[in-house]
Amino acid sequence: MDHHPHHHHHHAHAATVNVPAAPPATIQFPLNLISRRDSSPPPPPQAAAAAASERRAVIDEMDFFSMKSTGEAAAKNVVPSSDDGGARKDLADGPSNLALNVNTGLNLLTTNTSSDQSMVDDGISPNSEDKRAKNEIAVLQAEIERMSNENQRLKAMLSEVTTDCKTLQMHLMAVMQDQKPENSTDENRRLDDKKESSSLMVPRQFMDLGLATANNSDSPSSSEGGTRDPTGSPVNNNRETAEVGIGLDPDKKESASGRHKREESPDQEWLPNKVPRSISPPKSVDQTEATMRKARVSVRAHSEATMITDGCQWRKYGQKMAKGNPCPRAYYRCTMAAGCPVRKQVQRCAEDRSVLITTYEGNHNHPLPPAAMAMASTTSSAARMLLSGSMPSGDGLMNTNFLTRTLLPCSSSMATISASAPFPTVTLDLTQNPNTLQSQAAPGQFQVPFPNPSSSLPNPSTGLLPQIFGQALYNQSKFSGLQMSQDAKARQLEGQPQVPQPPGQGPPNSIFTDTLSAATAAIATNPNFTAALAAAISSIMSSSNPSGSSGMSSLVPSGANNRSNGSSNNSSNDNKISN
DNA sequence: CGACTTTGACCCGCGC
DNA sequence: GCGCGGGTCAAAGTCG
Repeated sequence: MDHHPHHHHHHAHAATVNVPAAPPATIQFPLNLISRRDSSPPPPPQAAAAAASERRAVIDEMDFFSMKSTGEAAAKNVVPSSDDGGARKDLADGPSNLALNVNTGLNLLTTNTSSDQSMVDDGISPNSEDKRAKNEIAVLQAEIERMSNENQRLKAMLSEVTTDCKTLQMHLMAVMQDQKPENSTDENRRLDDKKESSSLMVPRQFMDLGLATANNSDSPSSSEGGTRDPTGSPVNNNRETAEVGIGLDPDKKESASGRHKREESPDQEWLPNKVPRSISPPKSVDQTEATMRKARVSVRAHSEATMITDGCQWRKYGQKMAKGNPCPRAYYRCTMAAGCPVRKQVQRCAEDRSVLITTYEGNHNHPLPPAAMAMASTTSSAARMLLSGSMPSGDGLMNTNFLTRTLLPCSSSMATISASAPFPTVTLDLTQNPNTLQSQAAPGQFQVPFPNPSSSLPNPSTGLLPQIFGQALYNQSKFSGLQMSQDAKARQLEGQPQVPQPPGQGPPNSIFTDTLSAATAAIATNPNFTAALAAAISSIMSSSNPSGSSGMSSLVPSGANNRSNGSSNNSSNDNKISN
């Protein structure tokens, strides 16, 4: 495969990208969040408390989206310079923004309360008036401070409520999971999936590719291209499903130059892992896409079936005996759309054959049934996440942590992120107790244990995980839509789904899912945002969930030297990925 | 008959 | 240059 060449690019890329992109977003985002919240229309004290539970979700979303919209260029791009610039602006300007916002509030207050404003404008007011104005300002400042404090308190309250809701959601999920006949046969599952996909196909789910293109960014100037609307994708828009995918096409063109002619249709082609050794005018896209495809998400789960149910249709195209594993590795590709580049590998764990390891790679270029969104979006999000960090450097690790911290609290599972492997890989381990895993941690990998209510479930991967992520990713589609439509944004803010709510999914307004969706969307679009969000989430969790925070804090930086031990680790990481 | 699986051949990058 | 290993292809076989 071509990974290696891309690897090189990657490293080079990373070197240029990461250095500037490394601001400690984690720490700074909360500030931003706070500032924005503070700046948001100060709720009347009484009403605020009453509406607290109702507002928290909205606030979260508003914050996220406002952030997104303000740093739109940055959010949609991973372009080193632009993204970095945008992020920096956002992060560094937090305090200044605060001031700005505060001033805004001041103005509003002043204008509302008196005509002082005009006097200020005049600048010719008598001394007494000047004095009065100063006093007024002082008073107002005091007022602002007071409101600020109040907002802080409210925020804390909201955090608590949010956490409570999350907990409830988790319980609900677990209950639902228990009630679900999840041990159906493969055939049944397939049928289910089919039914689901046909009846519940989501109108628009371009998440991956659109973002993939957005992610591209070799040249700072490419920001424009990167930010282009998924809908307005420059290339062919003939098919709904194809319009996003095309972003990837250029790079796979090797098919023509490849040894065999492929069955490719004119408008759709596979994205062979091999790299086009030539033709690639849009090289940036090329590389990005190629790298995108390399990022992988691996899911470990106990399963008797040959494949876990992820809602997609797959066609097996190969099987190989993998080195170091007596069990063959099967290769599948997504057949839900003609040119869908998504592939997955399925292999049983050598040590524990009851564990099925499914590794996803690539991004769907077609609408997905809700049931399929979980894995698919997780995959792409993780990929984006990893790639956005351009892994090798410290901030790659940082993003990695963010990813883990963002995804895991919701998956109630355990994630291992390996940036040193041939492919940057996120491993979601649904098979074990975090503690156990922790002790098994392979060097060079981050592991983040979380409260793991689902770990005891027979087959979390076929039930809980998709459910949890499903809604989030479903919402993500809404988010994707937001990038194109402002009124969609409005709807999102109101918690109204842009598309019909799929049955079996959580309530659209659920904090949990909204937060998750925002998180996923964040991951999908902007690493810095992701970082910020992750920080926000973690702060929320830690603020009101001691156990969760303890889990978080036990995040094991033992693998902090993630890439440093790359060579020695490679084999183990390989195993981690493909075993 | 179409869709899917099986399976050996093939491609390709890498390390030696 | 050669062998290895991962990944893919596509003809042949299988299934419903």
